[in-house]
Order: sequence, then structure tokens, then C-alpha cells
Amino acid sequence: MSFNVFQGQEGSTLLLGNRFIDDSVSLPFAIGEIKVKSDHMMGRSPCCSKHSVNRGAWTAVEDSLLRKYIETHGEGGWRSLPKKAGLQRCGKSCRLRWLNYLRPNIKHGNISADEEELIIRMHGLLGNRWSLIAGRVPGRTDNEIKNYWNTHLGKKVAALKGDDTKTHKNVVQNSPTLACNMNSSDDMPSSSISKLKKTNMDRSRSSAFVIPNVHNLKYIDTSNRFSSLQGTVHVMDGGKSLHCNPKAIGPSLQGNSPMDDKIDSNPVKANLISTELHSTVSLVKLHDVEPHASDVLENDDNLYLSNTVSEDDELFLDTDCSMEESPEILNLLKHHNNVNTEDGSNITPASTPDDHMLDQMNGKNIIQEQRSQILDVLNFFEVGEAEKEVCCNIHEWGQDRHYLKGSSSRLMDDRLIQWPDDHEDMQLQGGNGFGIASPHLDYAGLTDGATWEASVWYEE
DNA sequence: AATCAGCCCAACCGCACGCCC
DNA sequence: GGGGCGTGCGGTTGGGCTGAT
Repeated sequence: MSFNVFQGQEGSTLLLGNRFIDDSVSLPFAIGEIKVKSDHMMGRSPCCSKHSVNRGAWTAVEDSLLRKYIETHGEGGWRSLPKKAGLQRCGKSCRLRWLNYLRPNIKHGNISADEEELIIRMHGLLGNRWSLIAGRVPGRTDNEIKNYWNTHLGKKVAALKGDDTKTHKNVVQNSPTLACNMNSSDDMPSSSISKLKKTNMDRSRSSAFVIPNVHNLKYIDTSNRFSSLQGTVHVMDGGKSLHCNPKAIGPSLQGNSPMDDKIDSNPVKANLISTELHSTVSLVKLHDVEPHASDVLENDDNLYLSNTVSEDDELFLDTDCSMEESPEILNLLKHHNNVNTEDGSNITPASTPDDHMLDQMNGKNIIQEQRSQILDVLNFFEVGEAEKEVCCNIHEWGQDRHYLKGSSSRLMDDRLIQWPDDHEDMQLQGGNGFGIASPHLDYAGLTDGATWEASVWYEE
């Protein structure tokens, strides 16, 4: 039976609900008795006339018409699109067909093990928020992920975890300490566990907590300035856009800041900041980026941008640096033999200071521990596979520490955007050109030289 | 070969939300 | 403030497919 007909067309069949009824079907009622449920009666006008549109599977011809129209005129205006494109379809149907099937870069075919793993983790955090999950799985649509979950993963996870998995989200959210202690693998799907074991970091800091969009993982070390913020890790959800501009978040911020003198008076501390900011930036730089900051502004609501870009942005870990010049960088290299550079390659230090030397330089203090912890986090993300690896234990990091939460009307989730009142004055810039968080940063205007936004994504 | 049941997934649905007037 | 519109979202539907009987 062909469904490519619609009522009103010559020789057409009758549309009844979701069904096309052709002449061969005997109806248990007279045609005149058919009452079509009216959306209008529910207080809303229908998006289209259900009597004059094709329904059901799309034909190749329809696909072609829709694709050509959108390629020429762009997306949007779905309600008027069908008529303009010569389609006998509802605008919503057109939109859905485009978004779920015709849109470029849509992946078709089986979902890989890595994708599956990511979906499981994301679902653990977000629950049935399919569009959010889809935003973290490149090339997959919310509809596809939803279907895949309902037909495969839901059962799979349920089989692994028993009935509790039906409330998987709650398991994670309500168990802050463990959500995912990786030492206790009971709460994790086996596939995730195997993935986590690949890393060489402290398992106790791993978790099933999912941080969306690792592109925007940031660390802002305020440990030397604000004791109450020691060791904080700041992760910002990057919103829908998977692209960010390294220029825009580059560390080279020149300018006058109330904190400049403090940094200048303590070069070691300044280096600490620069090192970690550099490592963060290099993380971001591994990914495709938009070439212009303006693009980022348009495409990524959650970015925190620098209005100052200099050649220093091109400098990341200086492989030629001496210990005198940058002991912190060497320290970083010591802890992480594979440090990613901006071009995606790895560098390994020719030599690194030994523990004794580091202790002498820094004092055997928590700074090293903090840095190690943070870099463990970065390392954990396995930068090269950042799209896939999005777990960390925010709760573990949070112990005895404070998190900064970004403040911006442009953030999409209020849960992210609470700055502690007592840190409102945190605004500084490095004398060596490294900016750090400004809770009052005007995203839109970009008139503030301070550029670093600190946020934590977490579920209440 | 025919029938049935279960599964898969594209498509549809109603509702929610933001924007604009 | 409220209504209309456009869009996005999660839940649901049902045709097609496949394997079992």
C-alpha cells in the first residue's frame, strides 16, 4: 500500500488519524462521521492542515526537494518551507526529516562502542534529556540516541545493574561520593570501566560524573591568591557548539589589573598560573576551532572570551624552557610525560627536576598535589579522545574546597551560574599575560580584559 | 509456506518555551 | 501582560523486518 497520497488529491485516499485508508478498506462508519481531533480546540492552532500533507516515510524525491531548498535558502521558517519548497509536508515533518536524516554530518549506521559508552555516561547524568546527550555525541541525533537507548542500552544497563538502572540518573546524582568511585566498579557499566582503566591516574578520583563538552574544560588556579579556592577545578559546559576558538580563550591578556603587582611580586606563583592555563589552552587547541572570535560569540553561548590576542597565544608549553625560566612547566612535564601541544603532538621533557629539586623550589606543599590532581583530570580526559572521555569526579575534587561557578546570563543552565558572593571581587590578570576569572565579565561586550570563566557543572 | 510475535526506528504527536508584537 | 508564531523537546506510534513456530 502506498502512503504517498493524501486527501484532496485526485484519486486520493482518505487520511484517518495516522492512517491512509484506501477505497478497499471498509470503514465501520460513514465518512461523514469522522471527527478529526482539532488542535485548535485545545487552544492551539495546528501547524499545518493535516488533510493536505503527505505523511509517513519520505520519498527520495521529497528528500531531494527539501535538501535543495535548504541548501539554497538555509534552515528555518519551517512552517512556510513546505510550500516554498514544493513539498506536500507539514513544516514540522520537514524540520524533523532535515535534522534527523538529511542534515550534513549526520552519522548513519551502527553506534560504536565508544559512542555507546558515552551515551550511557551521559544518560547517567542527564537522564532522558536526549537532545543534550545528542549534543555530546557528534553526528548523532536525539531521536537516534533515544531510540538506541530504548531498544538497546536501557536493557543493557538494566541487565548490568538490575532494577536500579531504571533510576540510573538518581544513582549517580544521589551518591556524590561515589557516584562513582571507580574503585567500586559496581555502579559502572563494564564498558566504562574498561575505558577508565586505560588511564594511569588515581582511580579514586575517577567517577561516572559526566562533564559535557570537554572542549571547554578549564582550570583556574587561584590557590595562591584565594586560599578558600585552593585546588578548584573549573569546568564549563560549552553549550551546543563543539567549537571554540583558542585565540579567544588564549592566555595572553595584557592589561592593568589590580592583581598585577601581586603576581609580579611573586614570579613563582605567576608561573603556576601560566602553566596551568597553558595546559588548559593546549587541551582546547587540539580540536577544530572556529577561526574568528566573533564566530565563537555567535555559536557558543557559553564561551568566555578574550578580547586580547597576541602572539603569545601561540605559545604553549615551551620545550626549551629552563628550570629557572619555568620550573612549573618542568614540574608539569614531570608529572605528565605526554603533554599535548597546540598542534596535537606530544612533548616529553628531556629532563625534569627530581622530587627533591621540586620540593626545594616549591616547598613540599599542596601546590604540587593540586597541580597533579588537576592535570590528572586533564590527562584523564585523554585529550586525543576528548569527545569520548568525559568522566571525572567533581565531588571528589570538591572535598574541602570551593568551586567557582560561572556567572553569566548566557549560560544555559542556572545550576552553573552561581558565583559565591565572597568571591565577587575575584578579578585579576597576570602580569605575565595570563588572565583569570572575572565574575563580572561582560560576555557580550568583551570590554573586560579578564577573560577566564570558572564554572562547575553538576547536578543538584 | 504461512503465521505470529517481538524488535527496530523513522516519523509523528502534543506540549513547552522563547521571542516578538 | 498576553497572544501568536516558530522552534525544540521527549514520548509515542506503527510499518517493516526478522526469527521462531
